[in-house]
Amino acid sequence: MGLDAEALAGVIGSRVRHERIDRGWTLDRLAEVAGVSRRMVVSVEQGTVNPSIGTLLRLSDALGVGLPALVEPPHRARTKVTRAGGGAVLWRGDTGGRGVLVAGTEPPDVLELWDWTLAPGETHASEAHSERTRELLHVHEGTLAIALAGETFTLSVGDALSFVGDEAHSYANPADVPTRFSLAVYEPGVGSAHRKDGIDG
Amino acid sequence: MGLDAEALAGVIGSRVRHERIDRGWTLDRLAEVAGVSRRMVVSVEQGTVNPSIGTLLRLSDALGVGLPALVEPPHRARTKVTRAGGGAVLWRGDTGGRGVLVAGTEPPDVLELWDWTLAPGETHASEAHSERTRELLHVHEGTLAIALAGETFTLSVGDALSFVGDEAHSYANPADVPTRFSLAVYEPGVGSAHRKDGIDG
DNA sequence: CCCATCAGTGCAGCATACTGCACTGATCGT
DNA sequence: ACGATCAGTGCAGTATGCTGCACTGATGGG
Repeated sequence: MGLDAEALAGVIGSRVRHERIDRGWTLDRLAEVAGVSRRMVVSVEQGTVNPSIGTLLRLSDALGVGLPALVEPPHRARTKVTRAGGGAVLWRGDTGGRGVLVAGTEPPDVLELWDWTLAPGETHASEAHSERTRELLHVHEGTLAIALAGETFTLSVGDALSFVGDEAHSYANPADVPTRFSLAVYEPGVGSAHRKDGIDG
Repeated sequence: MGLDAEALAGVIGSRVRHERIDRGWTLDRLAEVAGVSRRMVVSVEQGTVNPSIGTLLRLSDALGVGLPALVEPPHRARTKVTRAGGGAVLWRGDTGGRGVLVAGTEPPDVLELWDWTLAPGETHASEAHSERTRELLHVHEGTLAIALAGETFTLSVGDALSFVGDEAHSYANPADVPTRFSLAVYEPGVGSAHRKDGIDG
């Protein structure tokens, strides 16, 4: 199923080490507080042993971190590569424009990176999101006209815009050459359950 | 800190055993699937050993349950005793009646047990709750008149009533002796966040 | 009854978690 | 240079996790 004991030992080790360093503790200090030999602390941190739960419990107590957090499997896909063309095309214009989601995090806190292309004359309308939604965009090619809250902003290559996504807005290409821009969207708290992680990085 | 290794071993053991029994597995079967000796399975289930994470990992894999779930500390306050007089008096009548919350669970699924006393002639009105709310009551002393949805039910000692709490209702004591009854209220899904952890602090 | 299956115990032996100590080496501040 | 403090290694001894086996006892079916 998950991972083998050897890999798990490594993960646990890095977490113990991380927590210890965070507190500015020496090996001796952690060993003393936890009531484990210093030699054992080193071995655990290096993942070269298969510690008993008793030992891990003492270490997790000393570090003030829950034992489950120590033994939790590493989060899947902390880094994920989307190759060119591998993004999800979630919008298509009539004349060739596309909105491609090239990268995104999992709920509940969703951060998305889009790659947008608008053919001349194309327009894409977006409805309002939550009031905490933030959107950042950066124009790479062409000209982009953004209608937002009764105003229209016209951006050229290199221009960027930051706005709150809680109002309906639209992107348009008013020129006669294709427009391309990157769009980053941050929408916190979507999804049902919040996974209380707290695992290393 | 949470609990000592000995107690934890016991908790882990009962969980392993529970999962195994749930699946209708014999000791031999779990031992075989997990790749640990049958002797070890018995020892772990009895909490008489301090298993290594390697062993626990194999068991949790075989059972299809996450290792963190196995080592998670028991949820706090699964049972809570409210001594006599220790309940919260959340309603007081003008002539001595009282509504006392003697026990209740935490959100989101709230189950409450009330101890109500109504002096002669007293009335308590309750507004409507959610449509999924259920109320059960049991009369211990006196007479209770419940007005609900246009009807009035009169209950005597020993009588009980079950109803849905999504309409305004009122309790009254129509007699000249005190009335006492127990009231159980179940209201699912109140409260904002569901605390998934039960880590003690 | 006999036989099979299961949970559970006791024990001997092996593998290894864990300890304690001595040691190396790097990095400080004086 | 010097001592102090730190991380990390190697090793021998001890404690114990873990295995395998033999055994008891309970249950259920033919």
